Amino acid sequence: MASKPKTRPKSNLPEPAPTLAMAMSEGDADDDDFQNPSQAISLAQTLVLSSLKNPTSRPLKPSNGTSRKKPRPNPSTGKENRELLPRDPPSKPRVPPKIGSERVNLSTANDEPARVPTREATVSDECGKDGGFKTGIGYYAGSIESRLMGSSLKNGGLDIEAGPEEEDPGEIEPGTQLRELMNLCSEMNEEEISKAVVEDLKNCGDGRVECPLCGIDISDLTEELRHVHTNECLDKEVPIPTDEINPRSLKQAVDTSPVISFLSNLGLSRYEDAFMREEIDWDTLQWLTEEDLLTLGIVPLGPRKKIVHALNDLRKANCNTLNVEMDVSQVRNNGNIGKVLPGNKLITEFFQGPATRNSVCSPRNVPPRVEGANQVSAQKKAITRNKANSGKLKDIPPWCCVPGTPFRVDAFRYLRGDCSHWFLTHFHLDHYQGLTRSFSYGKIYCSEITAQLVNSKIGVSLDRLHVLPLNQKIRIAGTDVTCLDANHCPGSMILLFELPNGKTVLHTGDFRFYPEMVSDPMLRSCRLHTLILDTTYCNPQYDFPKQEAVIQFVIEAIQAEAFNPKTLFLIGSYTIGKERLFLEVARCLRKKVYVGAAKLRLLECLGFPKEDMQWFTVNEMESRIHVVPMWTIASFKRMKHLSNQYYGRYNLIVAFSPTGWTFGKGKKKSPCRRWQQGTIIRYEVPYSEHCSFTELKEFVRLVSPENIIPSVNNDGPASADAMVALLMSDS
DNA sequence: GCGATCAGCT
DNA sequence: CACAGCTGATCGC
Repeated sequence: MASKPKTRPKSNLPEPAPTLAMAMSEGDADDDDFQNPSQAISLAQTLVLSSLKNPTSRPLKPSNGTSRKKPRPNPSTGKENRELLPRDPPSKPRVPPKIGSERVNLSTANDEPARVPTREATVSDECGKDGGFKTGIGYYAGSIESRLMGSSLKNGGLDIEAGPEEEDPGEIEPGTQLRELMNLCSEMNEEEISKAVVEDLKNCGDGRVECPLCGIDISDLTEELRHVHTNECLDKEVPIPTDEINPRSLKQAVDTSPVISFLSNLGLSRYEDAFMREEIDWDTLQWLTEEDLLTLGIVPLGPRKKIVHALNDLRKANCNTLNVEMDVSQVRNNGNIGKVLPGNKLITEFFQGPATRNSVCSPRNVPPRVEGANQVSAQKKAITRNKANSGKLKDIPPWCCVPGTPFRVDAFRYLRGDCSHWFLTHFHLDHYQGLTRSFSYGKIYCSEITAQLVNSKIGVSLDRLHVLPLNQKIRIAGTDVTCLDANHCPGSMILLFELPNGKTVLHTGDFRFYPEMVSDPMLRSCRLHTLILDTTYCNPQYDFPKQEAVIQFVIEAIQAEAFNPKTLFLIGSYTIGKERLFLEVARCLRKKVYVGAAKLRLLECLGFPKEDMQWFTVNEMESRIHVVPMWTIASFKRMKHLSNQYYGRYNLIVAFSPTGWTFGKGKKKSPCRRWQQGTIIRYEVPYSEHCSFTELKEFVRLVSPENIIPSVNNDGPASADAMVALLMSDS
């Protein structure tokens, strides 16, 4: 903040070209409406600059012309995730992030549905006068003020354990046990099992011997009679009444012996204790997800993957044997001890989840009555949809995964049952695509604003949505997750994952760098192993100005044209995104902007304070600055159509299309393009909600990752390597 | 008929 | 190119 620009920041933006409007003007300057051009410009400068001088605002820097060079030739070599050595190792040793010390355990709160407050409850009346985007339900990334507020919240994280217990039992998919039972059967005969069971329970510590099935004391019986007793228990078809179970052996009533065999076969007996401690029986074993394994303490990747792989095989095997009638005695004798399975039922009837799921694996094997019944779950439907025509699930790209965790990020196009923790960085179609109201794969983690949009626009139940606050450490399935402001669109977040093994993964989602990031303690302190980076503009030609400079340009351009009362101004926007631009225009010009009823409803979801909402109107007569969808402005034909609708009222349209692509390949180096067809003018202004190339480099330098995974324009190792090379280059 | 997906378009 | 997302055709339930 030391150097405040005294004059308009030196951006690459040209002066607006108002001459056409002047020539066409039929009226005089309307002082009541807008100032004359020169006054207008100076007012805009004053307003914007005063905003810049505000201690809370970000400093503007002249854009760096040196980086606008031709892109380097594509190196086209190497692997997808390139190993990187930081160019400049941090001058001081990085401090490992504090974990746990300041956390408050809120594990009980975890079961509660996400609270997405109503509008009435969310709008804060205590917002700042200078119109930051602070809201009652979070704070908008673009808000300068919000960042201050955010930084004050950076202490005292929360700890929410999101373990397997939060799984909705209805959506868990146990595999059927048949194949595995057969395998076990072939390895151990009944006698061995019975023997093993008795051996297993001989040592109660106090010399007593208890039946592992019913828990009663069988110390007095001979070894042979103990066998007889346990076999009788095995053969019983009714569950043991609970009042007959010795409380001491409650854990033993959960049969873990097949699980132990399972682990033993994998050479992973050392994890037996963890499974027994958590009472993982055969059913539960097959429902386990990778994050459950992490929760169990199976942190090393090798063993975890072994188990995951074995479980997948198990499920596949089950899939192929679904239509075989179940031999109930096999079930009882081989691992489902104590479970009541009437002999004339199909195993599929006991596992509604897998029956439907497996039917997808092999539809022709599914008994028609299962498929035809109303048991067909939403999950099956989703999987069916998710399958490509070839019948294969689409491969999950690396930027949708968090390495070392089973989490998925913006991966709703790749839905499958092996994950129950899905993160959504923000509410843009290309990130939530695939998410439907019938989503049933576990929890969705997102910001409050995003949760509200997902609920209201897609219809996903609030129970499925888990709101993550900004700048607070939350423990999810053994991994600490911290969300940071992404400065992209309202509700957008950057996700920082701190794994139990000490490694750290940062997923930026879509983001735009802001100077406060440099001092963010989380970003500064973490030792970043993998950076999953928004590489939308990962090319030196994308060297667009700061948002403030573009906002200033738009304000000046509007004021320069505004002396003609028959000029209609259009500002393009996405479903969400670009709000900052038209809100600042309204605030600086002290003119309402027309947004349309649907857009206003959406803006209401974003939790703007009243002070900001007052600048929006749904009465189109009340304003000649209209916010319209981007594609309206993208087409002169559409704008012509619009102009016909306003025939007589407006004789000139000046439209602003805010997009970073103005700097795209093959385009002239002009930072702002001006198009004109008759009485319609379109400015393509470089207002971007993604990082410029310069900012990308700065960010990478800041976090010094060991690996980078580009999340955009990543068509494979060659393109990924090329982007990484550009980011690491010195030019 | 409805919801979801996909191609085509800007 | 395609930011992000609309429209219309098609498919499956």
